[in-house]
Amino acid sequence: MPELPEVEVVRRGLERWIGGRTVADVEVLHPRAIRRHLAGAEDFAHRLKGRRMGAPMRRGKYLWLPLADSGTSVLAHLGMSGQLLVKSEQAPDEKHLRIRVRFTDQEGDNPGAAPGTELRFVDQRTFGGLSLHENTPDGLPDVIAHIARDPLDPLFDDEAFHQALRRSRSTIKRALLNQSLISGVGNIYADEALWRAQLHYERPTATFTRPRTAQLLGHVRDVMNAALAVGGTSFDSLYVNVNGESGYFERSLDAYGREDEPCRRCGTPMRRRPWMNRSSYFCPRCQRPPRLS
DNA sequence: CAAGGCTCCTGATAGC
DNA sequence: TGCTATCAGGAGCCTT
Repeated sequence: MPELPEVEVVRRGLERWIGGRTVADVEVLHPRAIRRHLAGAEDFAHRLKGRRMGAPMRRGKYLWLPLADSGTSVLAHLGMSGQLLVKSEQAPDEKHLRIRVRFTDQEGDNPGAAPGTELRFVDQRTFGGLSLHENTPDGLPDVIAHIARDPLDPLFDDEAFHQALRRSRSTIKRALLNQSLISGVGNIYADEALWRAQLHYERPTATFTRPRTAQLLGHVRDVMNAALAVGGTSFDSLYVNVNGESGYFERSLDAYGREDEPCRRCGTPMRRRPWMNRSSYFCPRCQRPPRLS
């Protein structure tokens, strides 16, 4: 399940292998993968053809490739199971290959790019996709203007986030997953940060003091940076790793997926609770539920 | 308008 | 063995 660290690993891989290359043609193999491109697959392919890819950007779990001299960007979201792979044109198609982008690799294109490779969007569960959008004056695809800056963005405003928590009548995990308050946090890193901060997922946001918010944000950043550090080992190959679930950071998880296993802090068996059509993992001793009002 | 619930999708796995 | 139920969950959209 790609969250901010996994998407950042992908962004770095794209920066190395795709940035600066010119699109030769695009093949859309599944309509759902471009459903956010309302004009359709043909339009998507047509508009990309002949365009040069700029440096890939990221905000939260979204990443985008600006198309040179067009004021537009290819926006990508990996959803649950999406992968952006740089593969040899000769490699056999993946079972869930949805979109293929080929490049011209002519003189003047990215010298670091590996010729003979193509970009593939592979997505088993089709929650993710690619689309093309106009950029806002900030260089952001217009459809993600509502996505907040992420906690690794130097311009993320800690104080504004704290004030938003104070104003809200929601609970902390909902707030962490609310991409218009803070982006890039998904179910896994939310549980990890809450475990580190020793906070129950249903603590009302209005009860947060400034130090408590600061501490939680610190843990969010720490766990994401730790994941990023480990994920950083795998992106110097032609494979742009997005496989966060089976990969490198799983063994470092302290909360997510650890039902009935001992809390790494106090030894109490960890619990799983159904929550918002998914699960929350927590330590019943370190992360006490808030008193009901 | 804010908050919370529903829904899209496929494959792995559990249970009968 | 083969069927069905359950679970995984990001985010747009809908309801309250």
